[in-house]
Amino acid sequence: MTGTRPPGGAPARPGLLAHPTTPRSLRVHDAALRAAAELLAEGGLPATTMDAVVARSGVSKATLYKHWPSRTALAAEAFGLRMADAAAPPDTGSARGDLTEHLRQVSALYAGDHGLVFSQLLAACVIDPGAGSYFREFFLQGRRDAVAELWRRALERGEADPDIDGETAIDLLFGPLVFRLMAGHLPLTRQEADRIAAAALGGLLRRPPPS
Amino acid sequence: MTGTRPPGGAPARPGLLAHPTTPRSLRVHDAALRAAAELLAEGGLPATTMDAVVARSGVSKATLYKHWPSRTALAAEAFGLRMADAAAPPDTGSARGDLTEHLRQVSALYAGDHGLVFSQLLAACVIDPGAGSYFREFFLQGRRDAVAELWRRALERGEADPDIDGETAIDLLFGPLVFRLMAGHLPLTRQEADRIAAAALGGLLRRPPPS
Amino acid sequence: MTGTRPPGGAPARPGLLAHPTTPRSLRVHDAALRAAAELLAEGGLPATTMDAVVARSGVSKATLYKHWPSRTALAAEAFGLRMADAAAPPDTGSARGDLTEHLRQVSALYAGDHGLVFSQLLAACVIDPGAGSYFREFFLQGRRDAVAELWRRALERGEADPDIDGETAIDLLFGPLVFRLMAGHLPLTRQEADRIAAAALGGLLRRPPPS
Amino acid sequence: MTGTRPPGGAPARPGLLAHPTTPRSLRVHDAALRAAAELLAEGGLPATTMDAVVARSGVSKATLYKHWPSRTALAAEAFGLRMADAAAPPDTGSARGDLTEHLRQVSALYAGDHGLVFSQLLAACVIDPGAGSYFREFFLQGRRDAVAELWRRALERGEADPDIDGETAIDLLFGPLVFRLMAGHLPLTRQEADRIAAAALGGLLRRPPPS
DNA sequence: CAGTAACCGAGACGGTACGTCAAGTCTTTCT
DNA sequence: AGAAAGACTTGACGTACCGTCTCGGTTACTG
Repeated sequence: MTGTRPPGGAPARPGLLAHPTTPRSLRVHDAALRAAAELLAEGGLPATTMDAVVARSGVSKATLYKHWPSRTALAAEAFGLRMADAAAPPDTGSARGDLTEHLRQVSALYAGDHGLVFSQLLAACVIDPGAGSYFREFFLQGRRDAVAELWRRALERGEADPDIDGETAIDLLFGPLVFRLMAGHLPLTRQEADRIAAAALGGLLRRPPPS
Repeated sequence: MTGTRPPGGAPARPGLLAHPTTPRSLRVHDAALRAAAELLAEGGLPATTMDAVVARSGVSKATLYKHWPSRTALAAEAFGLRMADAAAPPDTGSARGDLTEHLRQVSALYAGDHGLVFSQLLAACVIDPGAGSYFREFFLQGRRDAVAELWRRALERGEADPDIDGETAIDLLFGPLVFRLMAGHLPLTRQEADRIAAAALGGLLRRPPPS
Repeated sequence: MTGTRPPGGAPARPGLLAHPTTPRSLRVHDAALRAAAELLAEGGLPATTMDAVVARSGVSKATLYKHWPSRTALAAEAFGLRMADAAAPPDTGSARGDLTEHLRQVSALYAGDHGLVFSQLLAACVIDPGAGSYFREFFLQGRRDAVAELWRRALERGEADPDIDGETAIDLLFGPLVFRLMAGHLPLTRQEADRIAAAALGGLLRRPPPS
Repeated sequence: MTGTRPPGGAPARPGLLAHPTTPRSLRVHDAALRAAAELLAEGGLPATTMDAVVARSGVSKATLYKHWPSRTALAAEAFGLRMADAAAPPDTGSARGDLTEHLRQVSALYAGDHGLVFSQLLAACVIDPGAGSYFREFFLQGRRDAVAELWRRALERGEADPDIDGETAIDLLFGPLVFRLMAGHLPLTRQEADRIAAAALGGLLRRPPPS
């Protein structure tokens, strides 16, 4: 109940504690997240040091470490909350259109400043595995849920191959983007996004009747 | 001049310079790589500190920084050389078989100790972009070349869709694995590898004639 | 009101106030002192943190700070109460014997675990002068009173030099022990205690008639 | 040879190392000591934090910790060097005069700012025993040597009681001052110094012939 | 052969941030 | 109204590793 709560269970918003304990102050929590988000936007992960968050948020270091196990976890949560409403999946009328368009959006997002931060964060979570759960809960999950919704629509429309697992489909579409973002071996242009979408969707969607 | 040479041009093996000036360079270079590879194997990237390489190889820090721009670059090269002959692509007789089997191999490799080091290295290269070129030259390139060869065979056999770029195909197959390795949102089991292979190859290979 | 009362006036045992307002105070006060004393015995001053006292006594931090101005003050009082009946001054029949024996006792006490705590406490009172009065009132005073009694007996017996102030005599005898305890430049063995006693008493007691 | 050298052996001024190693830079060592001494003079031990020394000396924290095991050790050495020539023992012509006068000097010194720092330092060395050796080597030893010289002169003059150990004599004279300085139970005035001197010397010096 | 220039081992150093600790203050809730 | 619970600020601590630098010694071409 107290102390760092590695996410995975309920986020457990404080204020609902059974016993007469001061709830883990929302003020502090939010101030830290806001400061971290600003720093991420301004200078990426390298600029988002704990000391900088302390300085900007007015929250003390000791308190930060009571709320998050590491600076990476804090940054991941802050980034996730900020990104929650970026790249909302489109509705073009067809599954192929939706997925292609969304993949373009995400590719463009990855190619920009947010993509840099995303890659730094993902990298940091590899190095500090304790932060991974924050990254997954506060950032990844939302994104995947959105695409899962697209996939569900595609299934309903009968466009998607029902033999293919939704998770697999998501990874097939976005894995290549992440791979390129991290390894930098190929660019993330719109054209490349289209190629990836075309190739992936060839395997994910039902063949059109060979009329 | 064996100075820091961000790869991309000739690998420029030291010792083969115009004037045979630097015979010691070779010894030093190899000793450092060997030490780094050992440390990577023993404790992953975190254990592969420059000080540890210094201690184990007998090569001085200053010298290390004459050969590589950062510890990540050194580690990437060391890892690449060690991994050069891991997971040799198979020859099963069919493109589908080859690619599926290779994807299984790589998935298994990622799921093990080497995968951990790979992910740490990739992460480090995001954080230290100067090392990325080493990672790509000494590790990634070899892997991709091997798969490219598989792809070429598939084209020759008429199994692969000739409209799809080889690079795209590679990323479509392995991007999902890398994504899962880095983000940890889903496991890298054999079953999952098969699912990914099936879905990806559905889009990459030619439809069998609907006889 | 059992608030912070830097001693120097009446010891003001809580619970004896004009209005019997604070019955719980007594329980709290004693519980804290007991916990502090135990912690001192187990791990010395470093182990006697406020948090540890809180945890062991069940008394809250805020309450502790209503009773004592600092953790050092609390520890000093706890130690003083525990030590009240240690090293009772002897009665050997002669002033020389009494004082020599007592000095031996105190030396032995300083050389042991209690001496370590004593030194830590004295040190802490230097760093936190606000606690000094507690140390003097609850620990030092009792000890000095006991020796003063010895000195009075010595005067009555005609053995002590009446020109010498009692306080001076006490410091002359025990100052060397404290000095060694704190600075650690020389040991606190029985032999050393005897040397100090002999030298000090040479100046403090009357010369025996040079018959 | 390298790393923190707890004093006790030779100070081992660097620059004389067998192997071609950069000597532990004197510049750094001196800069740190100078900064620490200044800080001690300005704000006592509490102001002499490692961070402050870092800021003032330009020496990095890591380096400081290679030269000294703790901030207390550094402060002790700095204080000792600064105090080396304070309160030089006098030469009045008689042992009684010398010792009485010196005790007055030291008492006055203890009663002033230097005394405060001295007491803080001694206290800190109790709490951080690893620093004690620095305190003894760089501060205490010099003082005791000076008094030992006085004692030797007193012996030569036939004024001192040859049965009394020099160390015991020193502790008998100065222990009371240290005791009062640390515990604060009695003041350190000139009059008190004279009383202590008189009582102590009564035991230390030979009785004048009872003419 | 002697000279000289680059190379190398050793490791001290500055810098930056980390995560930790305990003291003491403050707020909220219960009894 | 006092007390428990415990969150919070503050300030410093000691550590880790990076990458730079200087020093003295060695090696191996050059004249």
